[in-house]
Amino acid sequence: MPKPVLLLENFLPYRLSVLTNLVSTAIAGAYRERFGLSIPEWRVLAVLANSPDLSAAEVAQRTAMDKVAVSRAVRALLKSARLERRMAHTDRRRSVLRLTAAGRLVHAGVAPFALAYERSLLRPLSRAERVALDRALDILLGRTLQIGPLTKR
Amino acid sequence: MPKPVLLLENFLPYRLSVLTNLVSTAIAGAYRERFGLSIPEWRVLAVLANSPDLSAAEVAQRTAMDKVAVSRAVRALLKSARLERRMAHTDRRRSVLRLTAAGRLVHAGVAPFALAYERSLLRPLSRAERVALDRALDILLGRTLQIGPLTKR
DNA sequence: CGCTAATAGTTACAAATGCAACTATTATAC
DNA sequence: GTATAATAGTTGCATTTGTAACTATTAGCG
Repeated sequence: MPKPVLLLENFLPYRLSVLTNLVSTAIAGAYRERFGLSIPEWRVLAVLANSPDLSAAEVAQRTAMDKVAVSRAVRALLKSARLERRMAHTDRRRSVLRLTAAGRLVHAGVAPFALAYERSLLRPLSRAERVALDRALDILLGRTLQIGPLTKR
Repeated sequence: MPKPVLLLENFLPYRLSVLTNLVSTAIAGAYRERFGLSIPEWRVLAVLANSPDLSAAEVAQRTAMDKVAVSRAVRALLKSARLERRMAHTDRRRSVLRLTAAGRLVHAGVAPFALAYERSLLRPLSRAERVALDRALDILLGRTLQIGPLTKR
């Protein structure tokens, strides 16, 4: 039984981090340069494109962002007139967010681009490999939520 | 032929980002709390434990960090006396980094912990699924390097 | 040699991120 | 109904991170 040795390049958290950084910086540069969008803004836009009239808290839940990040992204999107905000008449704390025509236009521009990047990324993987990857990511996602923060234990 | 629709929760870059964030914050909390180490410091430590006497630039290459991040991590590790630095006599620009006894001790403490976390993370995956994941990550890593930054194109 | 370019590493500053405290509003309990 | 607690969202501040400029040293080339 081989004693497990820690080599950084084989360490899953490290590999995930490197891959994610590469992917994120590539995408972030393209979004910013071509559409003037940060990644948090893009996430908010993407969710509201499919599900209009969410509150900020609901957006946070669906994007895995915290409420502060959503608040800042929303402010930026309001400023650039890609988003409009009303207040819920039944509960004046809760906001109701919705894309403007300009926002839908930007989304219509970004979405194909994002999908093309994803396709390009996945090109060297076979169909079976993609399915396996998807499945592994699903499981790992669930597992991290199950394990939770390691602090305070 | 179905028109491809963009759903954030199926979008690979998004899923990678969420997973990596969860894993990284869990680990970072534990490292900081138990060993007083940041993730960049931990990476430097991990590389130098297996390969002593690297220069900062070589550490940067092997950890996928940029040289500024390495510089800062090295400074912190020097301050906590977990690292010692000499200058190469043949080239007085290049540093020669090596763990101190204290540094090796910390590494000996963190490494099993890191491996245990990884094992715990991977527990719900079968042997075959782990192999498939490894392989997919390898391919994606190579692919991102091939695609490169999307800016300036 | 002596000048220019390249490399190693640090520093300074700006932008992004995270966390805690705060305001405003609504829900709950008595 | 009033007091307390909970919720939605924002703001301020500290930490982290990234980028570019800078110093010091060595290499390349006439």
